[in-house]
Amino acid sequence: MVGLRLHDTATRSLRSFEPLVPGRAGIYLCGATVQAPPHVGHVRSQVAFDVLRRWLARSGYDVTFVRNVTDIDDKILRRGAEEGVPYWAVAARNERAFEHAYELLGCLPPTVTPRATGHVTEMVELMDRLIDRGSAYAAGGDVYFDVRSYADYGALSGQRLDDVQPAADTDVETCKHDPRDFTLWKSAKPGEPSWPTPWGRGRPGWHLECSAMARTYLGAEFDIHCGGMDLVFPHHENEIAQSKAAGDGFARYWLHNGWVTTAGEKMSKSLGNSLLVTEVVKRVRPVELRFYLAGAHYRSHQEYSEEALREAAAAYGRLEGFVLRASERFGVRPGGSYAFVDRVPEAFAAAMDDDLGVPAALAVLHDTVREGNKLLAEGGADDDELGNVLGAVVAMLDVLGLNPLDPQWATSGGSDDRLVSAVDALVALALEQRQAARARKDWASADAVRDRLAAAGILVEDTPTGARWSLAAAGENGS
RNA sequence: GGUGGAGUGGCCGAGAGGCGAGGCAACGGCCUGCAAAGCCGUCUACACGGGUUCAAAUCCCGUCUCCACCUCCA
Repeated sequence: MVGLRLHDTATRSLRSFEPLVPGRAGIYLCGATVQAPPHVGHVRSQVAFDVLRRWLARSGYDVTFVRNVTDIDDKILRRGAEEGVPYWAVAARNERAFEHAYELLGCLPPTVTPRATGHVTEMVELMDRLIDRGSAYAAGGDVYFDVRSYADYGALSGQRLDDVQPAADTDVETCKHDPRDFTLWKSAKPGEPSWPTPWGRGRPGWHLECSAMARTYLGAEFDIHCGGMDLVFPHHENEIAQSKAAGDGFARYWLHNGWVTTAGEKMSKSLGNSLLVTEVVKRVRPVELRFYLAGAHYRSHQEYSEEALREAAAAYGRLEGFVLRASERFGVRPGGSYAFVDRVPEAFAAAMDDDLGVPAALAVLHDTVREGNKLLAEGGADDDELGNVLGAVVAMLDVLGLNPLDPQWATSGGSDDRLVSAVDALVALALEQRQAARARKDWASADAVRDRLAAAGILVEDTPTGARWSLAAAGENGS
């Protein structure tokens, strides 16, 4: 067994995952800067690394998963000022929107969700250490990181310091020793929130919070740091500089997901709201959006379109259909408990171990489903055999966070045990009438029953073991 | 200017020197009273031009196109 290999941005190569502490994995995922509600691109990152987390857990690791919230930055302050509300009201509102989107898409809750403003003490400590070591300096109430003091600056992103363009509009009044030095701490401006420090009142710069929070919850050195590709430079580069210059080992593996593009361009926060998660899930079910996002390899760019989304929904329907039909054979309902042997096939594991090769893993999943569908079509299929196939399919879907039997998805359909049994009894009545009509070859009456049920949003399908019903997909019946 | 990435069949989307990924759509067949679902089959693609090789989507050289990032205030 080769074990998990991950593409490490720092070395641009696949590396075997060897945890700092055997059997445990510490992950820091850059969460949102809560300036606005989340769009599809924001949640891709979360879904991708939720799959990483689930795969590590499935592989036997005890995972500590830290996802931060950066709840103060210039945009948040500006937005608060524009709206005439405190910045924290803007941050809290958007944080809730992000949380809601993550939950909607079935991302497991993090072990902890630290906020930047709650970790000023840790940031001050970090700056203290950096100043002691000569890697940072206070000037004019700001605190800056001296990029020249850290020899490996630029290693993550492959930049050579001499090639880095200083900001074209670097403030002429800046107190930076070098225009490429970055700001750890900003001096207080009138009307802005501030915290006391040995260098005067102020507020955090962008990068400092992640270094401080990662250390607080995962230690000076930890396993995996992940986030979007656009964070490689400067955000993660600066985090490394801060933490390593302060003497911390910091992250051992760096994982970055590709972005979602629309019309070939990165989905940005300034686009219209049709791509907000809350809007997209009106067009497809949340689980279908998750399938779409999780389906591409996490490092690839993904070109978003409504057509691609609908295709993903159709593909998921195929997988889901098998799981539902097969589990009915065992009397298992979505959200209910089940006891299939849930082991993933070796080919699936091999694909996932190869830098989370979800596309190859999905091919295995589809092949297994085809096998299962054949068993179902035979009608009298051996239950053990079907149970094994179903168990494998459910296990694979579970790794991807897409198990239709998971209460996560069952409840999002609005199903309720008592309601389901009541409808089931009513539909059974209608189906008996239909069956009677079919028996006397009264096709008009039989079809009328099916049509009326369809009008009510209930789809009837005949199978080798009798008719079954299911709710039509949202939108299919104007429901 | 620097750094990184991408261009694959009608569409999405893997792969990375030979053994046709997978899905969606379409078409044909099987099944069905008719459907639906499912199963079987068909559709053989890798931006362009050279080169290396018995063999190139994959390696090399060149070209084109596109994207991302290059320091708070964006």
